[in-house]
Amino acid sequence: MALITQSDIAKRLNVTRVTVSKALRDHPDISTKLKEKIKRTSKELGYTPNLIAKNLTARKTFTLGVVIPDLENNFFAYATDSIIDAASEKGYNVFVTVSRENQQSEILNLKNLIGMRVDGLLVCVSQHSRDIEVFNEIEKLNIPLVFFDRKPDGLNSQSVVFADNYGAISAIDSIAAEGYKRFAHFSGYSNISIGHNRKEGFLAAMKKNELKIDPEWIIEGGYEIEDGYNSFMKLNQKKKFPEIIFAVNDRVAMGVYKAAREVGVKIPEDIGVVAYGFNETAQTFTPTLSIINQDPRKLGEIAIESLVDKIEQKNNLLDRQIIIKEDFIWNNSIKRKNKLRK
Amino acid sequence: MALITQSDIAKRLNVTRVTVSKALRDHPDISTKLKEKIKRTSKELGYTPNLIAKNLTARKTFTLGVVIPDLENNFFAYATDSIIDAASEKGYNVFVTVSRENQQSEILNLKNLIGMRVDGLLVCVSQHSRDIEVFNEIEKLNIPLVFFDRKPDGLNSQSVVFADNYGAISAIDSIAAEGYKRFAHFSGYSNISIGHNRKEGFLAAMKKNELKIDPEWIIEGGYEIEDGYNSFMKLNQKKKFPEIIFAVNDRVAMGVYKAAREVGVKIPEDIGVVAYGFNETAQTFTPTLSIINQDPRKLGEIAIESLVDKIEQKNNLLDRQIIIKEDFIWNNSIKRKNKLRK
DNA sequence: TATCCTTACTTTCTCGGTAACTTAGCCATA
DNA sequence: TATGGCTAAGTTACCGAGAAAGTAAGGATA
Repeated sequence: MALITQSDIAKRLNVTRVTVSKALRDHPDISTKLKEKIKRTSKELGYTPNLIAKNLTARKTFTLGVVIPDLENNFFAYATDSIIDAASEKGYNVFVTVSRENQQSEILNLKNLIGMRVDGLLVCVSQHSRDIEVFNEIEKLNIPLVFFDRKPDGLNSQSVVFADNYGAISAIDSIAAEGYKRFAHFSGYSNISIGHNRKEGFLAAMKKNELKIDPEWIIEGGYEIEDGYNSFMKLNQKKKFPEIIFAVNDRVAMGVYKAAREVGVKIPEDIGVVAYGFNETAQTFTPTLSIINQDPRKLGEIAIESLVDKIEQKNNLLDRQIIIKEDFIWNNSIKRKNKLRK
Repeated sequence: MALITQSDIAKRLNVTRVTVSKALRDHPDISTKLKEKIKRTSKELGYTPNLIAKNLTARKTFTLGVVIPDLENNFFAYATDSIIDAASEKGYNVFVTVSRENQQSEILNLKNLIGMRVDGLLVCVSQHSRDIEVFNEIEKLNIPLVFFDRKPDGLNSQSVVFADNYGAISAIDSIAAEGYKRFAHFSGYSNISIGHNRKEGFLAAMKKNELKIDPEWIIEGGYEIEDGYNSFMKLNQKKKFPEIIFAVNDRVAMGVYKAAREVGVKIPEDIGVVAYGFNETAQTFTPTLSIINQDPRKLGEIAIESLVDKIEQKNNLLDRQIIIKEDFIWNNSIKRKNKLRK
């Protein structure tokens, strides 16, 4: 697998390699006649420029590194898709790596990407990442980095995240307006911004609506289907039962659906469910899941835009923290009380 | 963003660059004392080796290029995840590109990946790809290429696909054994191997079980949710109704579920559904979808193994066509008649 | 004591491209 | 006729690493 190089073409035509390079770049140094000849043979021989060598001198690879916690999570699959899309539109290739929600492999991926001299990094930290040492090092090396969706505490780096508290308020306002009062919250871990932001959002929204918060109904778990399942089973053993479960994401909601089906609790008749999620997935739930809408495609696009801006220094050196506002979408997992009155 | 190089370290310690290179590689030429000193300063300065430069001389990038039709498709998201995983286990990085089921962008991606001098290509051709010219060119350039899941007709390149006909037989054997006789088939397009293989499998399995095939019940559509939805609506307008719908994939099945719910047809009471799919997704259906199980993780792993074998010439130069057998998994979308008898 | 072998480095070459300087030949002008 | 400018090249250096070959000093061996 030895591909054709400029030297091969040069040898064939008895000119120097640099002449070939110039001809292919349409440099005025070379006569039109020779240019044509060189271009013709380069096509004949099937020459494809070695972008790696090109980038060696240019000190730019037009390559971005992305660290995703888990591609099996639909949300990240959609986000990754739009990241690749947006990047290629701006002329960048993307190395996708997966940390599998594991800090060790996250660090390994980052080192590797830096070794490949990516022009910038787009990172969604893993759930359990507490150590921010790597990111400090990366900052010291002056490598453009943007966090998306999640970011570690204690860092003011450039980031693109959702306005979780705003979304929680928007959702609970709407639901409370229909007369619901008793809310449970299945939360994630508090050390990741996503976990405590959503919890804070929930608490703030409850307070704003002057609703009582029952500590027994705030159950801290993880972000996976089984966490939702387990949390529901825990809730089901308590004496009091809420009207609405407010879940940290749609996978947890999926676990709630599963557990509820098993124990014969009906959604939305016996209990309502709302979660952070996005509509493509929400529509596949039966009944369709009410969500605080986080559009992964929008997230990916804005994240790439932010990163490329930083790389190309379009922003004024200040790390921008972009916050995307979320809307509440009322689907079929919560009964509309007002409807009945009509 | 100018990262530390070996020369920087060398200058600092008043030795030559090559001494640094050797020290970092633990070459016996260098004394233990100097090695330690070099390693210490290299850490202090935050040196990260430039893998691109390394690979320039080695003429090997330890990078693979992958072309995926659509990451928003769960199946491909899972497959991609396992591809990245398996590759990194073998020491390879992965460039993921998405063709969005579009041949033009597929070709663009391939050219770009070749430009980046990937050591090999893993390709799942887009649905409508008919032109195999690119792949002939790639073969001429001697770049290792493996097709996975789908492969274009008219090429005998190395590939890893599922044994669709075997899976169809296994499924229809089981279902027919319970007394079902009237099957419909919602098929994909016939020009892609996946489309006609599955149709052929269906027809062969029907024949084997001596079941009558009603041409009205074979509806050719696409591979998306709305295609399943439309096909069901078409079927619903016909006078006769089948007992089982055999769908080309789980997204089409999802469309069937949606349409059935809308018109009040109950699954599995009024109609049974079986589709090609994989269990993680099938379990999220209500009722859980009976599937001819295609494990995307297994596919990804085997595809990477096959590609790396080809790159490292472990196989004997012969293009191997690997076919993965599929099992039928009976979930809740088809009523078990025997169960009732018990 | 001449030769050989280690040890510990240094020099040079290569990969495939780009950029900045030459150079050779030709014509026009002062 | 010397000088200047233009065209169409060629030459050299550089990017950041690794590989191979070269070398100087010192000790062991014949």
